[in-house]
Amino acid sequence: MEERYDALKIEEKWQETWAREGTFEVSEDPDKEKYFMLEMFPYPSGKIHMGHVRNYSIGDVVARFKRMQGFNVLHPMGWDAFGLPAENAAIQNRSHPAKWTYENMDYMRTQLKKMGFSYDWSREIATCHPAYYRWEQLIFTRMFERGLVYKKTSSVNWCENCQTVLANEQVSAEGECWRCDEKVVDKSLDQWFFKITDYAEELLEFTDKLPGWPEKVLAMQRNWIGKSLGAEVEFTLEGSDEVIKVFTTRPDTLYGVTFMSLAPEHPMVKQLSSGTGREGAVNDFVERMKGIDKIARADDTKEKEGVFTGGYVINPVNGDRVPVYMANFVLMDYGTGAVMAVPAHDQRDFEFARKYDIPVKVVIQPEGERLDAESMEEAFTQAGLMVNSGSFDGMGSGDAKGVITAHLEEKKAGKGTVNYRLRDWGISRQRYWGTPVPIINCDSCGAVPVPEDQLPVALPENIDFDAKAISPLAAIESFVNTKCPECGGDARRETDTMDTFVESSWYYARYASPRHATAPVDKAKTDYWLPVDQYIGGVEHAVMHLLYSRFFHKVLRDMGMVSGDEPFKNLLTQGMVCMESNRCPEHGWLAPEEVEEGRCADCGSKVIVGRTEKMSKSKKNVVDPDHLISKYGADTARLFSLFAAPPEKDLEWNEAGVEGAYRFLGRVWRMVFDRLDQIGKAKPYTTGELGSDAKGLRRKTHQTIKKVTEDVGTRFHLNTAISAVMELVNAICQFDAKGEKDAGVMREAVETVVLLLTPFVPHMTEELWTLLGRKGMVSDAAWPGFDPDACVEDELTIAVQVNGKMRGTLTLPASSKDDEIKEAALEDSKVKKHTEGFEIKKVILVPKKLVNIVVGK
RNA sequence: GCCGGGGUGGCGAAAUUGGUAGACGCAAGGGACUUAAAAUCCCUCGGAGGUUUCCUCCGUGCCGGUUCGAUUCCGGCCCUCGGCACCA
Repeated sequence: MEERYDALKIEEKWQETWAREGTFEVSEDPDKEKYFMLEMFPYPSGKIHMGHVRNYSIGDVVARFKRMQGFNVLHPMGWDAFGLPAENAAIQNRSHPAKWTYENMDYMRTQLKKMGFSYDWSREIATCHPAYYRWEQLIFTRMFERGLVYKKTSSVNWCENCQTVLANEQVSAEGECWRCDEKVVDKSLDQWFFKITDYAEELLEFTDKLPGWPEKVLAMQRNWIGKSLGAEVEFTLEGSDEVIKVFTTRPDTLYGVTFMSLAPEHPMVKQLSSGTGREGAVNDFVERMKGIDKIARADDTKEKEGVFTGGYVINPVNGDRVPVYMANFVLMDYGTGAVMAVPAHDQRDFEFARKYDIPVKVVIQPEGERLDAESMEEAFTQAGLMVNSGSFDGMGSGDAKGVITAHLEEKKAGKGTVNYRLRDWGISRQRYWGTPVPIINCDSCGAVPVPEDQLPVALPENIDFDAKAISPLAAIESFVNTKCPECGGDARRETDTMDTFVESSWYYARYASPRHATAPVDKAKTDYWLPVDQYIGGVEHAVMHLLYSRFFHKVLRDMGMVSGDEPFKNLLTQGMVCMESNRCPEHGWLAPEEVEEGRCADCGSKVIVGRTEKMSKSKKNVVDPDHLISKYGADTARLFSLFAAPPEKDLEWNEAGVEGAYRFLGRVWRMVFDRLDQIGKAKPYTTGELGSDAKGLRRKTHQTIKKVTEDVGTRFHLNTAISAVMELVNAICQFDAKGEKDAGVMREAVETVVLLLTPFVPHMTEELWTLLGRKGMVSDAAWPGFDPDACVEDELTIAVQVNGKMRGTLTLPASSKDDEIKEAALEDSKVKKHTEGFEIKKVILVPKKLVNIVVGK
């Protein structure tokens, strides 16, 4: 009896069975070790893409593997459902963002179910649901009470014509509004910020305590936090008590300061120039800098330029009169917006000084060399010996950093400080489709958080995107007008919504108790399930999402809602799914099906083949998972995306490779079918009664269990785990069972293949498991163990080298003693050819592996 | 400029602690089966050379070092991908 492998029929059947039986639904079980497997939840953009297929296939292998190993596995799924695309689609279709979002979620849920992922769908969450965001609003108000939320004036993109705030994505490269092409301008607005900088030090410190994270991601986060040690130094204004503070990492160069540079936005600029006759030039410069938009100013390796303000400050260590300039390269939002300039020892200051004829003063001399301020051509930025620095002369510049800082502290003219690049997190969005900021603005009480019993602040459903208002919510009077919770007087609701990164910063914790109705999380349940044991997602989230989540976890910890310091114990960042792109000179980018034999299917022009890069709709180098599933089935899609490359590397899409995966599944299917008769006759055996072939197959079976267990469980080498199973399948196909004992060995081998493949291709293995006459589901079966004795080879293959060069191999009984192996190697005819006429100086033996004979004259 | 990856056959890759480089798969070529095709099965497959059941030399980006032995460790360089950056 031969039956064809009908993937679609099998997959539908088992997906229904798993859903009916609630196979992957879990609850807390104190007797079982828990394992929380989480993949980054998707944005409901419309359809799943190959990146999702890959990400979720990797996660599903781990989840199913751990489940079979007996862990209580929490493997949830949900939707990062707020965001701008829904709003854009609604504007375009004259529809509602909720409609678009919920329809997309429905479609994508169906797609994910067709992939057979082992999710506990009873825990599904959607962040746009009031039952989710009400708790986010509660967390916001608690953060507000703790001083972790504040309001600050900050600029946004503003369209004068539409009278609305635009997201960066809604501003064209030319700086125009996406809807009306009006030139976009900066507008200052009061916006909400989370004080992530309060946690900068802890976030940095813990990058050294996350051994389960890739070094790459930790480095990016350290970089982002950007800690630098230095000193804050106060320079007093000449003829005034006022001071300008600067931040420097080089207090050792303080005696070499010959000017100061301020950011054009610095608040002291006006005061410095007034009455100096420089007001006009200063004003021109400030106005000109305002005109250059932020992107252009930061972008180019632009010429350093500046202008003298006319004012002077006094150097606190030596009383020098220091002229103050404005410079285009000084940033208002890093340090203090003011820089002490030491041209002799900073390249940028050096160029500036030469350009504007400002003196250069050497205060650090390299050892064995003499710098001359007049003739030097670039700044000397390394360590050396202090000169021209008063009592510090002769000291090493490294030591001087601390000593001068202490000296400043004594004189009350400065102190040692730490500076971070990390900025507070601006969360205000002047958009509709997001979590409303739960604040009521009252003229007499100020900003008042919405009391817990009035949450959620629900998004109003009637919305008019054409209304001219600072944000869509601001146009809805019934939403805006309310009473102050404190004084009961008339008040106005905050109309900003939160950045969607806020929702994704705590969703992992909500999965532990997704329907909890009295708090964001049920502490007992989060204590059981958290932290996430394995988190998987794209490396594009290395900084923002993963840093914000770490911040939130620490905040929730400090509020007593969760235990532990970090949310994600192990992190895997999977690579992108890439494909070649094709471009027709006439028709632009072509999808794979629009190309026929290197030519455009439409016009016959020769296509230009682009380099392989991330699949993207704009370049049409995409494969639709729906087509793949309907052509080959989900198991093939899963297998290929797991086999073609290791998880953390980019995967190059290759249709022939998909065919190969499909062929392998067909081969496994036939392997089982063709052997059902023989397997039915299998009898138990003892190892002693097996022939060498049977013993060999049994050995291969156990070696494969060992390899796959290690590859999946400890190394995430899913591609080599699959290739190990392929080897076992090849071995089974070559094995000729003679009699019932051999059939017993074969049965064990075949069942092992089915068990080991279950995390990868679960539908097919369920079907085969049933065919093999096993009761119950293979998804519920125990992961096979291996017998270490069965893995041991009877014969050793010893590599033989002469002077480190391979000269052949020896096959010897496993029981051979080291001396016997050495002797056999020396006797070997190929070896003799290379040792004759030489003196044998040394024989090196690596037990069970290799003999190296060292010879010389 | 700083930080972090990576560089191995025609291609995707493997080599877990310094010990037989190229497992597994794709592509390609040859063969079997078939009226034929598809499917399937079998064989070959890093390069060069030779006295061709086998042997020799070369080969993991480049140059050097350590070692009996280096894809693996060390030093220097090249290329490439990613992140950060007028960061004071």
